Amino acid sequence: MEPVRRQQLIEATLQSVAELGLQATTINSISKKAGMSSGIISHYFGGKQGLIEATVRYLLSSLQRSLLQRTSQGCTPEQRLMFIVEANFAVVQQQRDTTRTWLSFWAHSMHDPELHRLQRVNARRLYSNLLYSFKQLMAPGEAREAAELGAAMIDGLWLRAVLNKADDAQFDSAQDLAKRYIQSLIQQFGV
Amino acid sequence: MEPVRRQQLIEATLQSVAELGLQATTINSISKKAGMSSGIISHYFGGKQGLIEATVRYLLSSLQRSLLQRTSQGCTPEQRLMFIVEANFAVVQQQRDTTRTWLSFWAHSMHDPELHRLQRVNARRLYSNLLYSFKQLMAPGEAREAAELGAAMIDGLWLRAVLNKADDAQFDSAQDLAKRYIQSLIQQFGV
DNA sequence: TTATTTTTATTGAACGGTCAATTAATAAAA
DNA sequence: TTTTATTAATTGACCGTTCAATAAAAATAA
Repeated sequence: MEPVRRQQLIEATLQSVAELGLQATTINSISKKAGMSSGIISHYFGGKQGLIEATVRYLLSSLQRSLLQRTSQGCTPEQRLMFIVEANFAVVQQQRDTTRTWLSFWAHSMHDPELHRLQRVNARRLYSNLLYSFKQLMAPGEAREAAELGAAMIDGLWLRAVLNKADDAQFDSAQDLAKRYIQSLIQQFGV
Repeated sequence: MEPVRRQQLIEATLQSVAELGLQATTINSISKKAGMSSGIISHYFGGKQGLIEATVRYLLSSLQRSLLQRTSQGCTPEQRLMFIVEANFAVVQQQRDTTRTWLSFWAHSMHDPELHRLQRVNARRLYSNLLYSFKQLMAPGEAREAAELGAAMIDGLWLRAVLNKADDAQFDSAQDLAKRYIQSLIQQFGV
């Protein structure tokens, strides 16, 4: 029962934060959405804080998983770079609402050590993923710069799309722009 | 007296949000920092919400002002582009704490119509500022793409620096990277 | 000038509401 | 019966707002 309930509560948290924001998300708004009582949260997660952190960890592993899935059967470095962009834009599949949830969590990470730790993992992971593929296409020094610029461009386009409450079409357009930028990096630095 | 008090309360709000986050910022934490009673906030701003919005408006106008100041005596399009980058990285002078404050506000803007309006103004302004100078250096179509990419790169580098709690040196490094990217856009698209 | 009224600025206690967390009770399963 | 899963009521802390009271300043009248 435990793993089922945990997952249900995490998904209710995602819904609540997407809808109301982290600020207005309470153990009541979550448990109501999950169709359970509020006490269950303390029982399975030790408290609201624990549930929030578990939710972020779930988001992180979802992102990771969706990238691994796309690159499971071998692909070229260029293809892999495109997959990285796609994974980072469609953060959790068919849940565009989740985008604003990430933003809530990252803002909160400025004042929560554990969330900040998770944020660092996430930021470094995007960089490392890009670096790995860029290194197969260019010299190490240039690969590092390409990875840093690429990561910033992906995050920047993503951030501006989220903040402007972009619709699906605008989101796709931002994703295309990111892909074309990665390709221009390959052209610029590639051997 | 009114304008003095309003400014004092706005600055206390900036301090409190930088220190505790928007989530944990209360009427008490603000009024305590300002050395006044809690009732004064409702008196001058109609409530907490009003003070928060006034604080964001103050940040926005500060950013705008610092750019106008730098470009007051004429400069070349390239110089102006560099000033735009500088203004957006040193958002409110000598207050690096303010960076995380912006993040708090933007996250909150997802669930607050007035804050979202202000965010849109801010995002469009960065784009317009860049577009204006790029248009003097390249064809209109390319200038639009350069402005969109440039804005995303600035925001992306800024975001990653803030989230990683970058120190001054790392912040400067991100700013340099942004400048070099803008210059590469000029080279790539420029006539 | 001095005495008085009026206006403005500010306080802090009280109120109603909501929060997260706890706990005792209950239901179901083993 | 014992254990596990879940509820619902309760607790105490804290939130933003309101408001009657007060202090200071300004205006007016003597």
